[in-house]
Amino acid sequence: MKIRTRFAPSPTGSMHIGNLRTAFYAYALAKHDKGDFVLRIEDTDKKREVEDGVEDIKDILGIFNIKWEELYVQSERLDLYKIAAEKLVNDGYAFYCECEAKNAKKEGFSLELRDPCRDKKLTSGAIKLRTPENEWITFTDYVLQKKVSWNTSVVSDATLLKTDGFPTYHLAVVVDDNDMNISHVLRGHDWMPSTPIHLLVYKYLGFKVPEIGHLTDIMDPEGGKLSKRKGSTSVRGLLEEGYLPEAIFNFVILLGWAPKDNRELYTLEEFVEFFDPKGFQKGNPVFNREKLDWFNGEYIRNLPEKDLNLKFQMANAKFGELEKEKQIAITKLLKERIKKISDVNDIAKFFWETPVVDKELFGENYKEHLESAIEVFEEIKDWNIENIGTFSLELCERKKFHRGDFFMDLRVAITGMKFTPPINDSILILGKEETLARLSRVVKN
RNA sequence: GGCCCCAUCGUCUAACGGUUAGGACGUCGGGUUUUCAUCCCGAAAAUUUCUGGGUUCGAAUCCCAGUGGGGUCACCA
Repeated sequence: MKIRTRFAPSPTGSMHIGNLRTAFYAYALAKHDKGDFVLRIEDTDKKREVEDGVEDIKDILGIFNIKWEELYVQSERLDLYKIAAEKLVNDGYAFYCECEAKNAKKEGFSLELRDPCRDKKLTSGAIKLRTPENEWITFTDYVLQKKVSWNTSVVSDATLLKTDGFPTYHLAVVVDDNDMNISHVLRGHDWMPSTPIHLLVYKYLGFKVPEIGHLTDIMDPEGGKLSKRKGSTSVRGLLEEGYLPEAIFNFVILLGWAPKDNRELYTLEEFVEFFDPKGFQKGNPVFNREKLDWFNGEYIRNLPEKDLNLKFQMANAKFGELEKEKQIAITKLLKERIKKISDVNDIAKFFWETPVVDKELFGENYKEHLESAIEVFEEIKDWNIENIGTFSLELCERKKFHRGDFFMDLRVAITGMKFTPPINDSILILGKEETLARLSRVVKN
């Protein structure tokens, strides 16, 4: 049978890194077997829905090259859920309830599993599941590869259809996954506790239960589930910070999944090719920024200069205003020494901004170094890298300057920083005039 | 608190019941280099696989308990 998976996000805010990972896994699981991957928008909570939420989801999937065969929107399928819910009532597996909706509990936890309207035989209101007493319900988790069981006595009379006519997740997933012929359900671990509800609904509706697997949660280094509070975990945020989609993808698929040979580098296509559900981890992984940085560096260095140049242009307007040749030259210098695209803002700033030079950074003989440099540079007729190099070296030789000290003073005077791209290449790009101007400015102050 | 899941270097992880428990990131040291970075080489790092029992000739691998971590208990998903 053909594998069909789905990614079922809610348009309730910016997409989280964990959600994206679920999409990658579901996509790879299907595509590895030439199956279908479908996108389903779960917009059944109108209160929490955000504007452009759906567009944002599609946009992000597009950035990561994830394509779907079919698209469904739950709010357009309300009849289906209503029919299913009413069927459950008619068959005695669900009941109407007119109680006031419970708010999300602020503190503590509710102990009432059974709803007071259970046996009132009402004919309108919300529809809730008539959970049976003391039955064992079991399924084999596709990710965990083990049986998990519950006694229905600890399962609540969950709401299936809300009074506004919208289904809750519990009803909608079951109806949709069945209707859309989903063969494998991959979802967050937080869904595990409500799985018995779904299992009951499957059973009462007479549907075949698909493979269901619960993925690990990505943890925060500080402890607890990764949250927006602690650092940037939204996909947008990471993208804006200067992480490449390829790096984010590669990093995130390896949090919670690993191949037998521990290979580290994967493109989307390669991940699909080598994907094996046996590689799913059971323990929660920790989000490790250093490793993401490493992946990003790898992908930045592998990027064609033309593409990297474009990324810099998008990241920094000032950079984009530079002459084309200068942009390319700077790109080459930056390529090997940045971790994030946004690093261009700091490390290359001196190219379009005269730096504020802190004299503390200079060595003892900096005045002599810089004054000599001005003299020598003025003599250079053809401002090219060979001349800059030989004239400088010759100067150090002649005046017995310590090379490292001389170049460091030059570096600080030109850039205002101690860690910079190669200084000769930098002043070549800056030009003779600007270089001289910066040097004399420092010497005069 | 009830229920459910999980447990190998700091982190991500590999290891037919039989390995000196392997790799990657990070860290440290060295080489290249006019800084930083890249690149190359090397090392430390798991008090031997959370603890305690058991099964077995033999356990990181199987079983049980404890401890620890995580999730969840809404007309939210």
